[in-house]
Amino acid sequence: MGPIIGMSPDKKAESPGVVAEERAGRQAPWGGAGTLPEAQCGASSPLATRLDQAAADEELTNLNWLHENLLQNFTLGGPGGEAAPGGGGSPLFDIEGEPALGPLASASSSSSGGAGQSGERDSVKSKPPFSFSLLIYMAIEQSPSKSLPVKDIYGWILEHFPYFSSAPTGWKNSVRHNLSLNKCFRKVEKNLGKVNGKGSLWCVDPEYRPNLIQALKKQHFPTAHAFCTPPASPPSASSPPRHLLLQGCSLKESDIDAATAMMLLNSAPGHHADRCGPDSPLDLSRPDSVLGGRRAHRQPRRAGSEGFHSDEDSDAEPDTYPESPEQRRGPHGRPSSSPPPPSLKAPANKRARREAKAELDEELKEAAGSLLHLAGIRTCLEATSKHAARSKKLGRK
DNA sequence: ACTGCAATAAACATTA
DNA sequence: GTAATGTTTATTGCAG
Repeated sequence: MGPIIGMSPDKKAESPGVVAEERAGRQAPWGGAGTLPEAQCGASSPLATRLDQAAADEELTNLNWLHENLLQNFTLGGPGGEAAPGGGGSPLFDIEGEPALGPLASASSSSSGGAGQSGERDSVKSKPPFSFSLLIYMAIEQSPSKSLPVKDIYGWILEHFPYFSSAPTGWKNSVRHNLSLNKCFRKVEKNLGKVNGKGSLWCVDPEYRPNLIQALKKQHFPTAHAFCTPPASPPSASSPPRHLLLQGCSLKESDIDAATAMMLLNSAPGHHADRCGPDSPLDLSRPDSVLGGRRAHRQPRRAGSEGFHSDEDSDAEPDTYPESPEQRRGPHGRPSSSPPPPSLKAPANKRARREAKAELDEELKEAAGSLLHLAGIRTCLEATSKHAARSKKLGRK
């Protein structure tokens, strides 16, 4: 993964509110006040109280937000379910189950004191810690039908990352660019998913979903890992907020894995059936439901540009697709090196089906295990947040 | 220094 | 004709 937040300095200048703040070391206060770690844990966590405001300002970094975002999602019990059609409804809920507009929205609309109001304002202007690919991925994944038109993707991003509302319109271009260029996203035939309007629906290519998940993990895990191993060196801008250590309930890799596990669950065949069922506009298992030609005749993209690469990735490059473009994007064009999601590959025989099922079971087991683990965390968070609320009440009296 | 990746800009084509 | 959408190319900066 390359730079995630990285924008060229000169380009950054075009992005309102980002440059000066980030350059000056004023870390993007993801979630700022009112966000999970601070608002819900900060008041109660001894660790958090140990953090002075300056440190908090400095350490309220992307991961902070990520942590919140993911946990909120999982608290919900799975993305998509509650989301209004078109990604309109926020799938993000705070840990208490209260609906929240999203990390930034909650930050900007929070009334729970915490950091200064200016900090909250800044948070709105801070660039999301996710690449466009991941933003798109999240938007799509959190849509009920697991497919969104570009417009709705814009909407989702705008809703959850108000930064973009004030950002130059170039980000939309970037979104489209990503959709178009990133192998992870597939265009769905319009008449299947969209009755009218311009443009197509976009969905996540199941083949690359693991890659995206992995990317999502990779993108924040390195810092998340630091939760467990506090840096020996003085806290830097990239060092994790220590207040994320939630009363002995620190975020560990397994926790982040739990986060991705949730997504994995959503990508499980059950979900596939759900999402591509009768009420779903798209059926990814049908090659003809996806417009796949576009990337095939596209020349080898710049080495892996825009794509998430796992080992299987290279195998999936166009070069390895001798078939027609349509077939290339179809589920059957999957590289043999990495077994496809069972739901997407028509089993050649019973054995293949069995193997696929076993693999799926394994995956589900892992996901379930991670979720169980997550449940413990959630309990911890709830306890923490309730304690915080109590403290707050008492403090007011 | 090199390479890969992501972000961004821009031009162009297509479509509603 | 216009705006939205989709595709493609080029450039830049950062990180490994």
